[in-house]
Amino acid sequence: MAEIITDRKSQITEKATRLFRERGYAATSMRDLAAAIGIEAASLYSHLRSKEELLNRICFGMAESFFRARDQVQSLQLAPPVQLRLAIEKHVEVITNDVNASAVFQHEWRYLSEPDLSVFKSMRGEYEAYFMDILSRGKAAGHFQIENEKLAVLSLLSALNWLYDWYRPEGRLQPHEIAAQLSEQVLNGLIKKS
Amino acid sequence: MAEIITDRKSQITEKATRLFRERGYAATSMRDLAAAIGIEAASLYSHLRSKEELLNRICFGMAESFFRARDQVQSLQLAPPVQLRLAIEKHVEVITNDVNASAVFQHEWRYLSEPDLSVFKSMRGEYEAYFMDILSRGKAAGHFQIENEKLAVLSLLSALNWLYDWYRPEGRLQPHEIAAQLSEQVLNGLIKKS
DNA sequence: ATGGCTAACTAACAGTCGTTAGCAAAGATA
DNA sequence: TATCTTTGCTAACGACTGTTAGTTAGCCAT
Repeated sequence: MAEIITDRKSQITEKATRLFRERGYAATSMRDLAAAIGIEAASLYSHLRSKEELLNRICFGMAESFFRARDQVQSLQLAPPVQLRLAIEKHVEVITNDVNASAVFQHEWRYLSEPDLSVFKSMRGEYEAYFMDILSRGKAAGHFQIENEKLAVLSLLSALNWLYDWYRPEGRLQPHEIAAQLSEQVLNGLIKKS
Repeated sequence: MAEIITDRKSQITEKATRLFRERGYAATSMRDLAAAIGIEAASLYSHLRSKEELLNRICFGMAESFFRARDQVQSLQLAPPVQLRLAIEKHVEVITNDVNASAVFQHEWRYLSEPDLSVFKSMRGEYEAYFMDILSRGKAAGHFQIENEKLAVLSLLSALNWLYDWYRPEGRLQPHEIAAQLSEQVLNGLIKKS
């Protein structure tokens, strides 16, 4: 089993992602991280400026992935129901593509400090607005029944975002199939029509 | 505005709940907590045995609330669709009743140490099984269309569990109304029928 | 061979962590 | 009045925190 050796910086980021996910950012020490790699804590600083730089890279890296997914979806000019299906599919793809980074993205962003924290929050808001826009246009066009759109968007995204905790790449279900069931559930609900 | 003075132990637990929610368990020090109350860190130990005891009380307190809600629902012997509506309503009620404790319950339980950690996880599994049972019976009776029940349960619960982050007691929507919209969304989906 | 770059090391800094020991004041009980 | 309990205090323990300084060994281009 040949180990794939990439550069140290990538190796550090990957191990940090795993540890931040497993123990949380605040509870992971630089010495923990160094030990997981097999070097001394001080040696990490040949490759990075601070612990927070790692968190930064992970959180904003995921944010960019989500934005890339959004841009792909928006470039296609689809009707709201089918656009929502695609948006869900792409969102699920991003999460399942790196479950550790997704977990850190979801839970540890609050340990960012200003000004990054504010930047992160506003990117998050922008991404929610993208889903909100799909729902609003769908409602206006008579496709969707939604009372409170904010509530709908946030519960919809939450129904997708736990996936990092459950998905296993070696598991039976492929991201595409997961996305299909979740879309079906979100769009048509649990109740069977007659 | 008269302050309601309860015993110190309750006051400490409440402040700890707020701080653990805002900063995370690992990033909240006993000195932070003591300062928020207006005493010295060492003085806390006249009222509790350890920091983890606080986390314990918060997490298992919430777990008991969820179980009480479940027991109320299960005592009523309802058909799956209406039982699910009630289960959602009660679940939302528990969350909105203490959003800080709910946040801690969702995010900080992993800092429990054994054997409590295992106990907590199994209680969580039991609660998921309660929802799973409703979906399974509903599917078997022909009320629900569900492909993968585990997927359905976890996304359903996730669609409810973010509420602690959004709900404001002083806000416009009452827990009951929130539960109603979420139930509608879960059961009938976003797509408008004909 | 020589100089410079890279990535590692050891040692240490100044601060924080949860927690304990020992003590003091106040209020309740006898 | 005397004693016990409660609840706070100061001081301190040993361990751990992120990070820096200074150094060294190996590699590459000259």
